[in-house]
Parts: sequence; C-alpha cells; structure tokens
Amino acid sequence: MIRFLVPRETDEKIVIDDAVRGRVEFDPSQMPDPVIMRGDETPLYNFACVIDDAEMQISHVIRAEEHLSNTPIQAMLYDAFGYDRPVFAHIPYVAAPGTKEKLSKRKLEKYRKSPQFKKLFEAADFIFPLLGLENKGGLDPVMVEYYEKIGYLPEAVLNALSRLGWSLDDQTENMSLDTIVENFSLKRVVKSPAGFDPDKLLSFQAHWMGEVPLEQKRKTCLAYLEQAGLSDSKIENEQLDLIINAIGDRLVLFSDILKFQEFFVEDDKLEYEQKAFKKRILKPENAVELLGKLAEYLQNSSAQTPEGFDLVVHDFVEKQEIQIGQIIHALRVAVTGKAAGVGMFDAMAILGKESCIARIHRAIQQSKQTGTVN
RNA sequence: GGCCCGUUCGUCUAACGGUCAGGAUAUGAGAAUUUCAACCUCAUGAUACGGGUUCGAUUCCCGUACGGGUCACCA
Repeated sequence: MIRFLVPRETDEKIVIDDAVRGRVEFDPSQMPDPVIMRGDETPLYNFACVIDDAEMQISHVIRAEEHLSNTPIQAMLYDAFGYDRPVFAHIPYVAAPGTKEKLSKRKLEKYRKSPQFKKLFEAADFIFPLLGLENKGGLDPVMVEYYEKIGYLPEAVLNALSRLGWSLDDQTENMSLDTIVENFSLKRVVKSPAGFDPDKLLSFQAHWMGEVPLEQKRKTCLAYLEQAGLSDSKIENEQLDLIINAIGDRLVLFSDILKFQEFFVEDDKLEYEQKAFKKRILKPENAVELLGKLAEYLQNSSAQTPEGFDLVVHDFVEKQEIQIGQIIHALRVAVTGKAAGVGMFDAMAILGKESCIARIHRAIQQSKQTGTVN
C-alpha cells in the first residue's frame, strides 16, 4: 500500500481556482495522507484519474459538486508529478424535486410520497401495465429510461436538464441541443443544487412535441399501440394521421395515445366512464330519446367528414328546436365513452357513420339496463 | 462531528453597487369554445436573519440560522 505524503511543512493552503465556484481553499494540515495504491499495486481513483487526465492532456475537469472534496488531493498530485493542473469546474448536482438533496435511487420510496413526484408515479402506474411493463422496481422516475419508455422526447429531457443550474440569459427557456452547445458557458452555471421539476419538464415536452412532424408522431404512437395490443386490426396510416391530428396538442407524451382507446376498440368493447354516463345520458330527461332520434337522422345522412357531421348534427338540432348543448354531451359520451376528448365532429368522422350509430344504440341499451339515476 | 459549499417568487432562474427585483413554470381569475386541453389576457407571489462598508446594497465583508456535499486499500 502506498500513501501520498501531504506536504504540511508550510502553512500554505491548497487553493483551487474553480471555474464555477471561484477560489476554494483547503488546509493540508487537516488532511490525512491519502492511499493512492493498494497492497496489490493497483491504483486508486484519485491517483489513476490524475495520471489518466494528465497523460490525455485533459484541459477541463467538469464534474458534480460531490467531487469537490477530492479536488485538493488531485491538485496536490498534479503538482507533485509536475503536471499542469486542468481547469476544475464543480457544477451542482440534480436534486430531488423541491429539495436540495441529491437525487438518489435509494430514496425511491420517499419520492413516491412526494407531491411533486406523484404525477410521474401515477403515470407509470397507468401506462406501464398497458404496455406489459409492470413496474418491478426496474423502471422509475429516477432513471432516464423511465422518460423514454413513457414517451418523453430526448429534446424535452435535455432542455429540462440544461436549465437546471444554468441559463442562457434572462429570457430563453426553449433550447435545442445546437443552441445549448453554441451558448453553454461555465460562467453562467449556478452554484447551488437545483431541484428537478417534473412540471417544467412536461411543459418543455409540450413545446418540443409541437415540433415533431406528423410522420414521426404516427410511427411512435403506432409502436405504443402495438405494444398495448390495440392495433390488431392494422390501422391505416391515413386513419392514424387523422386521429393524431384530431388529438392535436392533447398528445403531450407519446403514450398519451393510449388514453384515446375509443378510436382503437370495437364498437361493442367501448367502455363508458360511469360518472359521465350518468351525468350526460341517464340524468337528462330526454337524452336517450334525443340520441335515438339522432341515430335515425344520421342513418339517413351521408356524412363522412367533420364538416359533414357538423352540418348534420346542427341540422338535427334545428329541426328538434333544441340547443346544441342539449345533445352534444350525450352524443360524446355515447360515441367515445368520455366527457372530454377531441372535437366531436372530428371524432365522428374518424369513427364513421356506422360506428357512431352502433355506439349510440349500444349506449341506449346500456341506459335501459342500468336503470334509474341515483 | 471535522472539512467544504450554498441560500432571490411554491419551483427553475435573471439582474457592471443605482431596475417599479425581469422571465419561465406552477397556482388563481378571465376571454374563447360542443367538452377537455392548447392559445390569449390579467392577477397572486421572492432578495433567510442581524450587523457592517457605501450617498446607495439582491450584489462587497463579518456573524447567525437553515439547507446540502464529503469524510474507503469505491469511483
């Protein structure tokens, strides 16, 4: 075993001129002689990395703050071997949401209860089982892989990370890799650790998703649908493009496509949200009756496009002398199973007349079975 | 505990010692709408505390408090 003899004869401090933190001093008299080689003559980290970096003529050693306390040892070794010291820069580590604590895999259980992390865990609990990726402790929000698997864009993750402990100026938030490479500077790195903010990541994701071309959205969404077993009937590209366009900004994560199962299930497999079904179909007195009439009306129409369905439904509303609001909510629930979603007429055009009618009839059937309102 | 580091809206951050302390995100309200979201408008919201230095401190110095990192024949 070999130790490095720390020079302590003088009271000279070891001074590190850190590119981020400025002048940092250490007192050699307080430091033990560090072991640099084991009994079996293999070198230890502090020794090996100095030799490696010096031989490779590394100019900048940029690493996280937790290495700051290794720096005086390494600096002494550089000096002792007659190497020029590199520029040291100690940047802040990524902290857990809302804290200054280092983000750590070991604290996963604690994070599960944290309000900031909650949404991410919930998303995982919903999405991963659908994809056949049960969360066996191998996929969680502390790993980058989680973000990939759940459908975040690399651009979003990069952008979010780049803004942790660094800024370009007092305005710019959305930055591509090129922009970051072009503008990054150690001078603008912040000294204190920054808590990772899932909300802000999502906001970056929404921004960069807006830049993704339709074709890429289609390809990626299709992969999710296939993995979830929702594309048995082989969806045509044109059909999927229509759906994705209709979903529009509501598709923030690629996995969000799985929240629009109404477009990928058979008419008789559609699930109705109970609450919406009660509120929009069972509760209003004449909803069922109107739906029946509307189905008939649709049957006699030749609507195919969103505009076509728009006309037919408005025409129907006029003939019945009601407001659009008196039928459209029931219609939405009957056709999509949900209280909220894509534009009603877009949805109808995507599903087609026959499906819409079949679903309306099925909803009417269900309403009779369910009985009275609570 | 020793050594080292940090502290501006809830969060991420901006501000040659002179700004109504700026932006983003989140939150709230409004507008619009067939729903939800997005978009748009407005609003709420911060210099940890105490001393200096200075004509003037978010900014410089000291102290306190709080937070954090690190203390291996790991990397």
